[in-house]
Amino acid sequence: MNYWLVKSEPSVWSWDQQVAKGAKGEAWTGVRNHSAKLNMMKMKKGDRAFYYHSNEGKEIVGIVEIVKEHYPDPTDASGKFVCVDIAADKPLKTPVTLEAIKADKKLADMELVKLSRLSVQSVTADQWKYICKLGGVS
DNA sequence: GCCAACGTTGGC
DNA sequence: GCCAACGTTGGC
Repeated sequence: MNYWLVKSEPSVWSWDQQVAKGAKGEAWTGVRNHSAKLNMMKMKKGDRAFYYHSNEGKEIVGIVEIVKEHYPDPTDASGKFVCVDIAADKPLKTPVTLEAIKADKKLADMELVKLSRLSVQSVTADQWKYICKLGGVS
């Protein structure tokens, strides 16, 4: 099992909208960055990802599950990029803010801090467990 | 194939 | 709204 983090601006696609899609999930399209693409291509069905709200909130609000592995992004006319389907799993009881992540020595070297512009990132198992603990989920 | 210019992202 | 970081584009 690998762990990931995906980012979205709530004004474009929010956690609430993701939850409304239920267990079937929704295509995570519109990624136009090759590092993010490479990460998506490594995702396996059943992998989990944190759902991060950028700009507004700046916090990890929930956990999603990869329900369909990468396939060509239907919104990309060039055919170069891919998307995956993700479904909301559960919200964090306590959102974990960027501020808290930066302030915590255990999390200060996360890609979220170092590569703030990358929209699909990998998360280590240690980071995953620790953030789950902070967020009040098991 | 280098690199300057430009556009975008996202924290502040 | 500003600006740093960084990816992309295009002239040479």
